[in-house]
Amino acid sequence: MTKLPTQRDVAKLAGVSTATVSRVLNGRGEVTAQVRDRVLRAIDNLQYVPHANARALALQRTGTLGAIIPTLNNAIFAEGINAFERHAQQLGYTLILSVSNADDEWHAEQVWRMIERGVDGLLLVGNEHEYRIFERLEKAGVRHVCAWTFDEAARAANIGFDNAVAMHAVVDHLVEMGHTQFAMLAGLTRNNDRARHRVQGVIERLNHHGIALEPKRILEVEYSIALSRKAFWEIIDNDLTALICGNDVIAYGACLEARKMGLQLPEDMSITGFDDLDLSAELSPALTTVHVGASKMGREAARALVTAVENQSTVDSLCLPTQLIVRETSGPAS
Amino acid sequence: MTKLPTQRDVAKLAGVSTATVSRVLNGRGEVTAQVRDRVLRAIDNLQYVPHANARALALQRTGTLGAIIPTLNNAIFAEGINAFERHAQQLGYTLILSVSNADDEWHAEQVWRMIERGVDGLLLVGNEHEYRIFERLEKAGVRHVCAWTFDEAARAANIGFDNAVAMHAVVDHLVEMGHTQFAMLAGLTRNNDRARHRVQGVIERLNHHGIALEPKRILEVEYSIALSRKAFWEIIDNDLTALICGNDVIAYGACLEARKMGLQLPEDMSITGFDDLDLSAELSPALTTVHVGASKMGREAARALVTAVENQSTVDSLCLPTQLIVRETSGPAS
DNA sequence: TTGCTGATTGTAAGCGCATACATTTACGAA
DNA sequence: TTCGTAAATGTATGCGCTTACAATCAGCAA
Repeated sequence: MTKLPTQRDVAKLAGVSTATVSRVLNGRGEVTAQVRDRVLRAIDNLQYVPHANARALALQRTGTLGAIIPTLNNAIFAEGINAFERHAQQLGYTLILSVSNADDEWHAEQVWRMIERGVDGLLLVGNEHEYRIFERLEKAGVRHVCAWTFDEAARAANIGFDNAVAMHAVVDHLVEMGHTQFAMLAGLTRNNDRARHRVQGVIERLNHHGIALEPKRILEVEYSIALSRKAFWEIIDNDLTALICGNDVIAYGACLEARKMGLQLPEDMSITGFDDLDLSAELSPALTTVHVGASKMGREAARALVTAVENQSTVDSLCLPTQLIVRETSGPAS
Repeated sequence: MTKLPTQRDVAKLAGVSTATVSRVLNGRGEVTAQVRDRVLRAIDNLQYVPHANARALALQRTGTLGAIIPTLNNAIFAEGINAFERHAQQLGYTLILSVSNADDEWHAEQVWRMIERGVDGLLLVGNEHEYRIFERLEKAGVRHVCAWTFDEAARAANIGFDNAVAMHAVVDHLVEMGHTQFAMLAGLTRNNDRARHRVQGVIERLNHHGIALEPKRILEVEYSIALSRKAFWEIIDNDLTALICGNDVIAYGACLEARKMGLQLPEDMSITGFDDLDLSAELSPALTTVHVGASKMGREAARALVTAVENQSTVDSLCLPTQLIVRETSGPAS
């Protein structure tokens, strides 16, 4: 491991000053074609690679975007981050990624680390973050956006969708199909406004239709097929005709157990999911669910952050539409 | 956005020099308890956060690890990266992530960017990378490891598993079950040694058992259930009793079509996957597949890179075992 | 008291880059 | 030829941090 060449080495080899090398590199200021050539040749010869950290120090901008998500082991986050990264990269920004595992303490620690790294923008998931997190981000001048959710009243900019409204469409669909006996297998709502909004959306819309959803008809489940299968037996009862699930994975578990129990879907029971994972369209019966454009969301988040950084402006919120996808697990009430 | 406090501000407030602040921060050198207290109080007062880029410049180490993967929209990569990040973070390192989308040109570009960023270590997927990539990494002194694969003869350190050997177990299992008519739905092998080794593993092991796998019995498919469903009809013929798939997703497609066609699994046909995604155990019939410890691999890769960086040593290769998981989609030949 | 020693703290240089400002150059007008 | 001007290039500083080295200080033996 020999010492890497620096701008200075390039300058010496090309017979110019470091300022000129910098100008060639950044395309700022005038440089003769001849000199530019000499510099480029020197760069090529030395296989010179600029030093991003030094650059960041001088520029007071790092050209990085951070993202902190609960986990990558959930396809909907993986998809969003995948798009976020690709778009950021296209705009010339590098992604610094952190997985919080939904641990509050660690999540805060990761935010501090992002600030240390000097990220120009930061993507967070959901609106539920400690006050001090927003305070510090604001103080440090780090633009940030909370994604996968949308709330007019949120402290930070939101780029995502309204989880409650999305559930309204599900409820409307099932009510229209004549269902009156509902239950819900929700995702864990602790520190999770998305999951909670979905529950609220279901309750308020059922109310709107004159149907009450008793608390005991709502059960929270971890994001896991195995656990969802178990939960299915706790929530199921004879009257039930419609089971609304907080996400597709929970719905998979429910469908599997329902069929194992001998129920025909959707004749004997309607089950709905949320997220529209790739698999949902392929299963048989195919899952009725809510499509959320996670890729689009990731892309828009990257765009919004970069725009705010480069225009020295605030981040614009954006509410993306969701779409009810009616497939084969929902139908008329028996 | 006011100017952030620097070490200097802390020093002034605490009435010491910046060197002392640095010493307190890094725990290097002796500092009186009293002085340390004053400094810590000042840090707290100012909500001072050290500047990682400046630190990196002075230290010649960034405390970052890079990873370039083809996509996050493949659970096996998402799982590996998730573990890689978590372990790196625990060791005090930050993850810089890049998604190449299996585009060669872009992949190289991303490696340059990683070098620019000064990552201390870099995780790549597979061994198939242009010569110049390894050259530059070596020249820049960036420790690196190629994961998800294992090859004694590889240029760089490998942390992963032997894809060919893993397939041997699959073939042995099926042969033992009496199968003689095989076909394979492989993943795309272009620039993908993992997929190619799986194919080779199948061919060589079948040969070992005196069975020839004709080229027309091997079809390459993209990583997609929908495309795999189509491919199923191209590969299927009357004799076929065992279909080996290059990964679980391809196997899902094959299973779905096989059942749609009216075949009973495993009575009429055996189908196997590779990866052992969470879902594979839950489906019915549950998928026979190969378990690869992606999380463990990610963790080991992080550990190996950090160890090499901190000991100024080379990265150690590691071959992790894979495990054949026999479930319900494989059985005796009809 | 003086001088010595080791512990503690300060001083200043340098990491690689961008850029304000100073300097040089080229070229045409007078 | 001489100047003036604008374009091209160089000089030198500072971004925030670590650290080698210098300086100071406390404690104690002589």
